[in-house]
Amino acid sequence: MAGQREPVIWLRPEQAQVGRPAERSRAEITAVAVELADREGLDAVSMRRVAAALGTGAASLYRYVATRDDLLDLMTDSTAAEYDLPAPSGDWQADLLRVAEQARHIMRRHPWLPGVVITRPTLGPNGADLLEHVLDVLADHPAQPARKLEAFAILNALTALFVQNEAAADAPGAQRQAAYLRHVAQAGHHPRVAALFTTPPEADPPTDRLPAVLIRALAGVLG
Amino acid sequence: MAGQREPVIWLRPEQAQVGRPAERSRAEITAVAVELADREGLDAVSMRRVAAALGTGAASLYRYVATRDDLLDLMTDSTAAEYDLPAPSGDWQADLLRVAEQARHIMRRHPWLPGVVITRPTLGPNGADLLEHVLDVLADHPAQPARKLEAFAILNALTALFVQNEAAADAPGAQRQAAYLRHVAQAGHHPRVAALFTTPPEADPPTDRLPAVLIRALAGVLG
DNA sequence: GGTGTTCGCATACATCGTTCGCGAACAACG
DNA sequence: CGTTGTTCGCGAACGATGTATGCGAACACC
Repeated sequence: MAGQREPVIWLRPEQAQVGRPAERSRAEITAVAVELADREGLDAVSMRRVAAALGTGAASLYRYVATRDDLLDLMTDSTAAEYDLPAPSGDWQADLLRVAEQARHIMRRHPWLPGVVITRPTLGPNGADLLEHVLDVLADHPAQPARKLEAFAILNALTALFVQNEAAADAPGAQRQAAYLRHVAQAGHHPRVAALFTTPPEADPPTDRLPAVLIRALAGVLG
Repeated sequence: MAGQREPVIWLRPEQAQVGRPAERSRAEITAVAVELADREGLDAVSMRRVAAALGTGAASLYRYVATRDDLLDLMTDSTAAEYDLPAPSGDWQADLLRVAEQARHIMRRHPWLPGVVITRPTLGPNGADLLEHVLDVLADHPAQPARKLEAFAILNALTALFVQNEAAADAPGAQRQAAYLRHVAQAGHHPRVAALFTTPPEADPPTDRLPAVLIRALAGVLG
């Protein structure tokens, strides 16, 4: 784990201007890695597996990418290209909700994305376009620029948390957790936890809380 | 990645009631792992390193823990024992802010915690106490029980995000990101991003946005 | 056709989580 | 006190990981 003196991958030239030309491109490698992650999860994205999917050797990837984290950065930014960014309408809350709704769809399409967005947020070219759009939407808002940056971060992170939660609810690990909570409830202490299980099942369908939470949280950052 | 049919670690007996008694305890192992993570980061918590710190062999750990993830669960829950949980005051917003403030301190003490809380939230015995306290604070609130569970999750996750962000700001990776953003700004497109750099430095010290964001977000979930 | 440079990649290294198998240690029982 | 049943500690091994090294082959340019 040395001090990583190299700049971000998007500041490094993709192709050397002399010598033997490369047989593949960053975009091609990124696409293969994203498809692999979509299909088998982030852990399946190992240098060897990605290389195999490309039909090359593992060490070859290091001609395109300095490290595996670079590859993850490329993958993350490539998903930011899936946004549709229309001109601001004048209602910044509505516009940001549109962005969040798209983020949710994109993250559902790429189940590995929420985890990456939360643990190592990254801005590449496409992410910069997205940030530009959000700043444009907030152009007339009186908040300080630093607050707007925080708002952008919260918009992404909160959406990722919500998508991750809804995915975890159907995962097999949820039953194990619920089983333990039931055990805690039956032990006698924790009456409030026990009440969670004796409460009658709610009639109304669970409503989507993302818009309400997001708008309020953004209001909290922007002051 | 088999179907993990075993129950959560806290439902498995720590000591067998027959045969040779164990030389160590889960608590002892957890303490060593936490100390190691505090000092050298989560990646340093490998089975071999933890075992070495205990003065045993790596394979021995599997008598106490079925998998490394189990060890992480033990570590997470052990930090939940650091909360001080006084009786509810009647003002649930103030009480939850007290909880969040403690969470922030605990997470600053254990820099690896935010990442774990966000990516694999876990409830053990101490976490159950914390949940009980939060439910107690919200006892008179009319929201549905499921919403209160979401509120608990958001309280933890949002606090973790904030701590993680303030830690990332001083990390070496921040300069690399800033350098790229500066590059994007100078490229000409992205005028709003460019404005971030031409804006005069703000005089007022950056204020803590956690309380405002958290209270509003909680209001959003609880309806 | 050299020449300079990069590319592809086989190989190797250190480390990881985890499994296997077995001798030793202990509790309970006679 | 010996026997028995069971668990414990752990050396060794397996498969996988990310990455470094070194070199022959491929290309652009003069």
